[in-house]
Amino acid sequence: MSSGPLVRSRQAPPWDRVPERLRQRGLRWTLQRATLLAVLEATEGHVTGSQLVEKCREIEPATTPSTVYRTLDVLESIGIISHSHGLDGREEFHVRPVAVHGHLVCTDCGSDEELLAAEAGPFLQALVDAHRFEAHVDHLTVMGRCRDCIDTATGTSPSQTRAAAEAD
Amino acid sequence: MSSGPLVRSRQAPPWDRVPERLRQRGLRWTLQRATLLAVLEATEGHVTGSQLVEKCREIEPATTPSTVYRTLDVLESIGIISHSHGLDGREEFHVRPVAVHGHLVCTDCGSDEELLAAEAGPFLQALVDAHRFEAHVDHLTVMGRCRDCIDTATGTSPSQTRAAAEAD
DNA sequence: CACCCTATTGCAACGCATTGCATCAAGGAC
DNA sequence: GTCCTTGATGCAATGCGTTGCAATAGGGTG
Repeated sequence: MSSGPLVRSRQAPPWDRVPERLRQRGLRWTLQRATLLAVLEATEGHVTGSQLVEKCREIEPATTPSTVYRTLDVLESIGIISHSHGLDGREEFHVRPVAVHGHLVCTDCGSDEELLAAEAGPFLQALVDAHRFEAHVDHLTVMGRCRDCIDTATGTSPSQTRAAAEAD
Repeated sequence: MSSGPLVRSRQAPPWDRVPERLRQRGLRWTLQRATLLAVLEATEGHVTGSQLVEKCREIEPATTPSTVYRTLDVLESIGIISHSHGLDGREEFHVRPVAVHGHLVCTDCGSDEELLAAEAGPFLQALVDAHRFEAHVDHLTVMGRCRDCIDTATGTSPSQTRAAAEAD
């Protein structure tokens, strides 16, 4: 689809050197972390914490939720993964972020479209100018209504046209 | 503070006619709802569900969490309140939305600055153009780092410069 | 190779929010 | 005022995620 020189310049976080990267920071490489990393490597796109716990349990039944959640935090802190929040506010982890991106989540159908950092560029710059606020693009989730639901809603159900209620 | 002809044109949701507005839709006016509404009327800014439950209990100890959460959904559906998600993804309810706004939440200190709809206008229009995605501004939360934390971090602690990790 | 420091784990308890279900009551009809 | 329909409530159970704490083990050091 897109063809511009986008943000994907620096690619490939070294998935294979994770143990070293952890040790470099005084952190440790354990069986539980290897398990989670194996699961992550086999994962595409977005996953919730509980989904990861479940997947880990498939290959290592002794997996404990707290360990998984804590390890996710660690992996995020060293840049292996990132997360944003889904429709219900629950954390969704992004694996293999090919390009830094945000999300367009539809409040009607729950669909999730990616928003490339470049598209948000001017807006983010405006935030810096007006508020001196540096946004984390990969944590950006915009709620709204996707094209399909717009089309469907046209002439069908009024659906939730949030906050547009006055009519009295 | 601000002085432009912003979005505040249509103000004042009829707080006093809530019972009627509910009945108009076949919904009911109950003691519990009156309690919650009283709490909301005394509330400024943002609150979480649990905070509201607690406040309700202060004036009506018999208050049940499930009732409060369900009532919040109802009030949101008729446009009395709206919600977005805080730093931890938890719902935060907005009372008396003077102007439609989003949020700039600092991942370092948790501060929450308001983002006026007008500021996001061009960006939201771009989303419509490029994705045909209609965003709900009042549900928009941008995570990032606020001015204070930027200043503090300069020369202090590296803090979490998310995703900027490469260095090897 | 033994030792030590401390990061990590597992468990249990907790907090917030949601949901199913039987019961209750708002409020319109007569 | 009484009856009836159906929305609302309360309770108990469930799910996700977090946290405190004691025990374990990674892995660098001598």
